[in-house]
Amino acid sequence: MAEQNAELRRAGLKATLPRLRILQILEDSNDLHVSAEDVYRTLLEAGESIGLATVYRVLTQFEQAGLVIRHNFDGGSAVFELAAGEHHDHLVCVRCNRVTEFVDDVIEERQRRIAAENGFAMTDHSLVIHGICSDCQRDSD
Amino acid sequence: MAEQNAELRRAGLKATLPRLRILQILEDSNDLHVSAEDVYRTLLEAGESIGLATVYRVLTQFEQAGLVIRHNFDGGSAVFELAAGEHHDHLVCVRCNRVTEFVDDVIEERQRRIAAENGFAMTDHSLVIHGICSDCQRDSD
DNA sequence: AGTCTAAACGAGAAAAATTCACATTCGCAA
DNA sequence: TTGCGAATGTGAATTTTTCTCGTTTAGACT
Repeated sequence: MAEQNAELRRAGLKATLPRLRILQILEDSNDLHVSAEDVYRTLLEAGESIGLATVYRVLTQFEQAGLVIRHNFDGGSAVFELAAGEHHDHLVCVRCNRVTEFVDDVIEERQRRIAAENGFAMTDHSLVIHGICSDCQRDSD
Repeated sequence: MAEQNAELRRAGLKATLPRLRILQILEDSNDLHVSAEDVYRTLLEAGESIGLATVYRVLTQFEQAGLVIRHNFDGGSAVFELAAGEHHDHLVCVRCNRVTEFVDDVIEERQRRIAAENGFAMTDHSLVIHGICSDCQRDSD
């Protein structure tokens, strides 16, 4: 509520109704990864009449403000998650698309070193491990 | 030429003209990462009249046959590269989109371990480090 | 509280990337 | 060389995302 209002202001964004609603949805979807369509559908179901274009606009603004992270896991639609908490990477199940998060300091360190060795000023990185999750392995017996 | 013919046959694909041409283009673009549009444009410039849909179809078949790898670096269009040679990961410049490849055995090993710890049967992984390459850093002075 | 203005919004059109449907053509084995 | 099923080309359709532009709104200043 009031905190979200402040959170937006801190990010340099006017606290408009669409932005507050979308931020709320992202918080409610904590550690799920939602697409613009998902957010839009949730808004519709809640009876809000917020345009899809606004959802895209707001998600992009949130990304630029560092509030959310955008992923392109499979080349389909982009998915978003709150940037809260520390950086992490992802395991994605190729069967059910379930996403699991992990952190590995050794990999983080190697990445920094590799970027440096290649003269890159690293701004970001994304590591996605694709595989079949334990549930789906069991199902396919 | 004849080798490509055999290469397709080995992959279980009929050696049709479009497939031969596209395979050739991929070989010519060695260690560049080309999009379907790039391939299509190259074909047009060479005077071949091959449909864009065919390019997409063929690239997808090549991917399924393990001949090429598809990447979704930035959420824009997908890019493809020949699967020849060993696995590697990528550094992508966020300014000029130049792609540099690297291999790091420590990271590879950690990934295998992480997948195992999470009960995932790893099928694949992709690590992309985004940053500003040395050329672009120099340019922005 | 009332007013103003730039910023933000909604709707629908447009763009970009990719896939689909189907009539035609081609590779290749007999 | 002929025939059949697989592959292709065209153009339309889908999907995802962005753009345009007339209207509305948040927040600063009365």
